[in-house]
Order: sequence, then C-alpha cells, then structure tokens
Amino acid sequence: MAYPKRMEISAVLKSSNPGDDVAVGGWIKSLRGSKNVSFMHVNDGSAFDSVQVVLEPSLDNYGRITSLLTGAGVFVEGRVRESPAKGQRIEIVPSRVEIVGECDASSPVQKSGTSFEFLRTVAHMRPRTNTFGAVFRVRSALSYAVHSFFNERGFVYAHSPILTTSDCEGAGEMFQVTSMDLNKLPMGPDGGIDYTRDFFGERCSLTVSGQLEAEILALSLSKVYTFGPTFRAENSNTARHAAEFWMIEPEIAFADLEDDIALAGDFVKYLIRYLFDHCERDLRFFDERIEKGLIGKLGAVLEADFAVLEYTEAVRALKDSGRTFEFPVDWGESLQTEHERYITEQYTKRPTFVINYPRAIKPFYMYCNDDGKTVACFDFLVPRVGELIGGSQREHRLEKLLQRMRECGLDAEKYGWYLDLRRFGSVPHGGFGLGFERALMFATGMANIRDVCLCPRVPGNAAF
RNA sequence: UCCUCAGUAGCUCAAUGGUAGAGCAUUCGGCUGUUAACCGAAGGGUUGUAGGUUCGAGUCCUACCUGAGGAGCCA
Repeated sequence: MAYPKRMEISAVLKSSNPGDDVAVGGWIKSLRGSKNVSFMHVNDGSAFDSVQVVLEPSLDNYGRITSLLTGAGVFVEGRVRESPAKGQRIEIVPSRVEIVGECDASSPVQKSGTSFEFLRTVAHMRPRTNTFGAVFRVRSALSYAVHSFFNERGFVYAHSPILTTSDCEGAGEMFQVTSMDLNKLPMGPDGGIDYTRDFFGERCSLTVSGQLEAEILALSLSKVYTFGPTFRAENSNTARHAAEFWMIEPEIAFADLEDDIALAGDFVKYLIRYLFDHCERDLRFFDERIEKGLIGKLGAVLEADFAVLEYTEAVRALKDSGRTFEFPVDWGESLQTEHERYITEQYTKRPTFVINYPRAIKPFYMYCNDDGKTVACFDFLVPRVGELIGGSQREHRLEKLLQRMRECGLDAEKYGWYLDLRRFGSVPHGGFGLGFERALMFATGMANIRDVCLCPRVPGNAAF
C-alpha cells in the first residue's frame, strides 16, 4: 500500500478533531503565501470542500512547497487543530508535506475564470474543478440511487445486449458494427454488401434501446430493469443529445398504463429524495452557482402531485391558449418543444404526464386503446429539460400487434421472438425509458449534456 | 441537417476602419491568519485559416474550420 495512513479528506472534515494525527493526499486547489504563514487548500474529490493546510516557515522544504502551483499532487501528514479563522472548522498543521506530483503553469485548470466550453477541450482535466467534481459525485450517487430504488422493490437488473441485430426499433439511426474489412467489402449477387460474411452472419448495430429485450425478462421474472449504455447515430446538435448515453428502462408485467405512470412518478421522487439525503453539499453548490433555486425546484417536484393530461386535452389547451405557436397545433400532430414548454410552464405549471397520443405518431409496440385512435403511452415533461421519460403499456395481443406492424411497414419475420412473447402466455405489461444524463441535468442544473458526461460523444467529436 | 451568433495573451473579456489593452494566471518583490487573499513591478500576441476591399483591417466582404444557442430527431 503506497500511502497506508492516508484518510479521505471528507472523513477528516467530517469527523477529525483537534489533536488527531491525520494523513491526506490530494491536489492543491489554491495556495496563498505571506511572509510568516501560507495556506494550502487540498482537495481529493471525496468531498466538495477542501482541507486547509497551514504552512509555517519552520517546515522542511517550506520554500519548495510554497512555490508549488495549483494542481500539484501532495501528501500531507500532520495534526488537526481548531481553525482560528472563519471558513473552516478545523485545519491541518503538517509535520511533513511530500511533493508527489508537480504541476506547472501550463495546466489548463486554474483557480477561476474558465468556461465550460473551454473545459470541454480539456475533458481529462475537468474533474479537478469544483463544478465537475460535484457533477461526477452526483452522477455516481444518482446511478446508485437507480439501483437502490429497483432493488428495494424486488426488480431484477437485466443486462440487455449492446450488440444487436434488431434493425428497426424505431428510435433513430444506429451505429453499425462490423468486423469486415471496409476496404474489401464482400458483395452479394444483388450488388449489395454480403452481410452473411460478417461476424454475426447478418447486419449488426449498437443498441438504441434495451426495451424489446427487457420485455423478454419481464415476461418471466415480472419486474425488471435495464441500465446501460445506449447509442444513437443521429446528427443531433443540441445541449440535450449525445451519441452515447445511459438509459434506464424498467419493464413490469401484469401492469397497465396507470401502473407504469405510478412507477415513473415514484422513481423520480425517490431519486430526488436520495440526492437530498446523500449529496447535500454538492446540491448546495449547484443551487448557488449553477442554477439559482435548484433545491427549491427539486423540492417542489418531491412534494408535487404530478399532473396527468390527455394528449387530446393538451391539444385543446394549446388551441384555447390564444397564443400563436411557430408550429401549428392540431390533433394528430406531435407536440413540439414550444408546446411542451407551454404545458409544463404555463398550463399545469408542474411536471406533467401527457398520455394517450395518436397511434399514428407512436411506435408499433404500444398498446392500442379502445377508441381505435390512440395508444396507451406517456411522456413525462419537466420544465427546462423537456421530455425526461417516455413510456407505454405494450401491445400484448398478438393480432393487434401484427396489425400495427403491418401499418408501420415492418417485416414480422424479423420479430419472431418478440411475437413469440405474445404467442406463449402473453400478459399486459409496460415500462418506460429514462435518459440518465437528462435526469442528471435536471438534478444538477447543468445545462449541457456534454457537461455531465466524463467523455461526451457528439457528432464530430469523440476526442477523449 | 437547418437558422442565428461567436472566435483577440495560458484563461475570462475590452478595443468609431487609424500605435492591440485590462483582470486572473505566471515570474520577481512586499505583506503577522488567508478564504477566488491583498499591494507593487515584469514577461506574455502571425487577433481561427485562406483570400479580397482599402492609403490603412481585430473591425468590412467571401469561403472554410472550430465552438455555442435555437430548431428538427429524441432520451
């Protein structure tokens, strides 16, 4: 063990008392010197706050230590004492400061004044900053909360495949995966590429959704969820889209739309509650510096009865609003971003489930309602982030599903196993998909998805 | 992919078509406890790239590159 006595700074700040001997390792956040005393703030990422190390000239190597720059890695052994100045409960008076890794002035991370845009160009150094340290701690906590929620409710965690040959899941452009030599592609008799000579013997892509596979397990283990990476090759250039992101997709059997919505609502509240209980300091930072009023916003979601609004009602409300929208509102058309914003920000003024959309604008697998016009689905809309969750009851009736597949121009031959789930012991079931990064944006107030991913993948950029 | 905006010192930003500046950072000096410390000084530039207009371009025009915001697609 390289540094056997090392403690996490979070533990020192929380529970060390004056007189305790401690050892910490971390990176210098700031170093201020005067003639007779200098102050070094050291952060190891275990907590938002740094520990203050008080350097006095009697210390060995005082000159070298005080000439270190922001970003240097140090190991500090010393004694805790009560801090006489405001700003921190305790501080460390070191008996020894080891310079572990020096850092020169060309380091892109400095004390202040760097933009998120610039930090994206140095994504490998970003987590040293207050903001990104907090982002990745909260990301981890939120991820754990997802598993905790489902585990407490008896859900089975399913690992849906990342490589898939399902060629039409209706969720966007796919990244193709091949082991063929792109300079010497085998051609078939019809002039096209001969995928029977590819690794899997057919065309293969990265998954755009684990839902269809989650249905396999839901129709045997009843309550399941997936939580894994998802890939979309859409040329989307927005603050809310990434080519690689993580998605959570629960799937429950013996359930209808109402059960699905109840689950989604409980889930959102659980996640917020978890962050309140475990990430108080980081959330306070986001509230102060990233999105004013964030904690109030999250608290309101925690307390709120979510609105549930029929699509038909939403269209009527938009038409009756007296407002002119850039895109016309009409029954049968998709709700545009401007419409969704009006609904959550003006009409219901809270997070809202919009349910029962026209079947013509929704995928084939959604349950057809008795009215013959709509499907049993919902979009969960929140102010600012937009659509956070999309879900539906699935069509579990074989004949209806086959009819929908014909309407959508899908080849039933390619969905043999999916149809088998309807042939053998089919029961009502449903689920939803939640974009993990979108939830994280909502929870932290970070406005750009690139700033909640360690190494964001967007069109034209996979640099890290 | 479409629309709009932006690109000047390591970073954050100024600069009527007329000698490229400031703050932070860095270096040096000062300061008895700092909290984005403070005070003084110094170093630091092919103004994104390539053309064009002009006596003269950071500034105007064209193309391209990069980034951002919005839209579409969606999570």
